[in-house]
Amino acid sequence: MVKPIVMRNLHSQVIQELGQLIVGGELAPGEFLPREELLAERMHVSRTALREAMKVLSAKGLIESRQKTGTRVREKIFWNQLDADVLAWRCALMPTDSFVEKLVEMREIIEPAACAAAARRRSPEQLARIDTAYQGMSAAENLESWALADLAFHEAVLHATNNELMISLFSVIESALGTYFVLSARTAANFKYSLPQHQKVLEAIRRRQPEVARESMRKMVTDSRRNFRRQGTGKA
Amino acid sequence: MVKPIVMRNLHSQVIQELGQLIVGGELAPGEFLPREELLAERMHVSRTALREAMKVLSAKGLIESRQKTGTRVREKIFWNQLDADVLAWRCALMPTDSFVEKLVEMREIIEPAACAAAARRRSPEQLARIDTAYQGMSAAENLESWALADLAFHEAVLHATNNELMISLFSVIESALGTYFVLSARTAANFKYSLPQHQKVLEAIRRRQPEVARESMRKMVTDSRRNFRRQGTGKA
DNA sequence: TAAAGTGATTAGTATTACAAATACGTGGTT
DNA sequence: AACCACGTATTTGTAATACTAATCACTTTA
Repeated sequence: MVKPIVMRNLHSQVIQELGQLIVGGELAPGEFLPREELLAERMHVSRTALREAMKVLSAKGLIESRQKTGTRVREKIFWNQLDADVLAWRCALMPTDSFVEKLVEMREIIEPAACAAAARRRSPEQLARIDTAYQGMSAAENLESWALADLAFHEAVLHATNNELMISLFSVIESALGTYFVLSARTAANFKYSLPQHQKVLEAIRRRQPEVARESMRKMVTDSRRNFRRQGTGKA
Repeated sequence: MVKPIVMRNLHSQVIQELGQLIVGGELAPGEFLPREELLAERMHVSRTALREAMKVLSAKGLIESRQKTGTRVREKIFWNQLDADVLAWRCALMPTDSFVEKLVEMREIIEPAACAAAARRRSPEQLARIDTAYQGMSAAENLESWALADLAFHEAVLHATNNELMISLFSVIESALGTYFVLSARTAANFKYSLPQHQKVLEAIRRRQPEVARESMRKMVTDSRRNFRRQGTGKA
């Protein structure tokens, strides 16, 4: 979906490859990777490039290396689940119903609260940015441009909270919306379905009405939950 | 405070050093780092080790490298604010009032919601783990052991949500509680002040009463907000 | 004036060699 | 036979070096 990730250099390719193998489950937790020299050869990169990639995966909590023992995949508990890459890999490789459910639950918690905070503290510029995004949604003539404007809207709301911790949670919202665009039943036909709901949110933030903003956003997310195709992937 | 971070290897030391310099503000956003060869020499490590560290910092969104141009510190907007290291560095180096405020705001959003979810879905084992932590708090005879049990309690609650995204937010809670133990007015004298509040939360989760659990936790966090020493650091 | 080329600088990649940690087996001791 | 000490092999950690690729800034040229 939204994947403008450019492969600038070699080790980021290696990061992607190994990361997807792990998050996708082909390399299960507890399992050992081949030793660096061998793995490097198999992936047609130098040990240097491979190691730079492994350090990053290690920082994401996916793997753990020790001398003599080797490198093994860590238990899921230790994974940096909020990391943008990890989220993207999970959504791309295993958008199971239960995971989608968890993403929606996060939205239901974060977004209404963020909305209320935005209604209290937004600056005129931040409001303008939300408004611009809304205009973009209103003017959208296809799913592609709608999706972009929709993401921009929710990101702008988070920014209006003036809390950078909140803003960093956008990766979660992004993943949730991304899978929604893929799995939702409404996408094809009337993708502008939720425009009025967004307007209510915008107006509440404009008028500085925290509780109205919270409730509007709550309804929107709850509503979107219902619109997931029930067939899903069939997987648990 | 809670910093059992072992310096196993060289590049993790380099990560710490550079990370602290950046998050602490000594290396401002936009500023360039010395070129790799030079920086490596200054830090008394090989370029190899330095680069492995830089890739990790790059993954945390702190820096950005480009050929010919060099490596520069990125704007704070791009920082991975939810990363455990970044949070730890911020708390240790710049626990300004405004940042503490943001941490508390996150707690107020996350923890009551997590509590409600835990009350709905906790397994007997998960409940037992919360109970154990509570017993630890009850039995604590000094601030040190209290702090440990307190952290365990809140972590156990997050685990009981059965939502790994929620669990990953523990790094935020941990940072908030950590700075609380340092800055709170109550720490020295009666550090067990909040024990009854924790009991209410525990009982609500035991009895599977989501709304009671949510409200109890909400009160607890709101209450803790009041107990921060008002002098703080004086900084904005 | 603008376009094309050229050189210098810096990160990216590869290769090699060695250091350090440690699991495992070996051999000796009780 | 059980156990302890010790050496060795294996794997990651670190260093040094050489070269590649991108790109900025300057110069030359149309």
